[in-house]
Amino acid sequence: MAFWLIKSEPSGYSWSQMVQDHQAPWDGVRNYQAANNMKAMKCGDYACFYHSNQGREIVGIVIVVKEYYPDLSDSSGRFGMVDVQAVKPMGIPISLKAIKANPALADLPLVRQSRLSVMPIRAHEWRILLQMGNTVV
DNA sequence: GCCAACGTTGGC
DNA sequence: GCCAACGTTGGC
Repeated sequence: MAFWLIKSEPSGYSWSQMVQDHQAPWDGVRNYQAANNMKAMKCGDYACFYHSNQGREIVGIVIVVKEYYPDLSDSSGRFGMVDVQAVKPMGIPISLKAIKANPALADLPLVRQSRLSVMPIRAHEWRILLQMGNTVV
């Protein structure tokens, strides 16, 4: 099982919308590195749902329920997407500030490569994040 | 609102 | 194939 973090601007697609939809295609990614990360996702993998720009915090957990398939909204045909399902909100949202303040999380692409919108998280980092978020999955 | 980082496009 | 110009993302 692998762990991931996916970003969304709440003004575009928020966690509350994710909860309301329960399941949603993660479409609109137009970056090869992010797309390659989605290609590596397997059903049953967990991901943090992060609010970029406004909020700047991890607000919930989702699970991958459909593996990489073509994103029909991409007219070039180059990019795909996965489907994710809402699992639960974080007990305590984890702010970017708190993540940056934790030396154990300094290698997260969220910190190192702020523009990447889909990124892997290592198992030990995942454990730390869930602990910080007072969340059990 | 600004700007750093970085990806993409297109001329050569 | 290089690189300048430009666009986008996202933190601050």
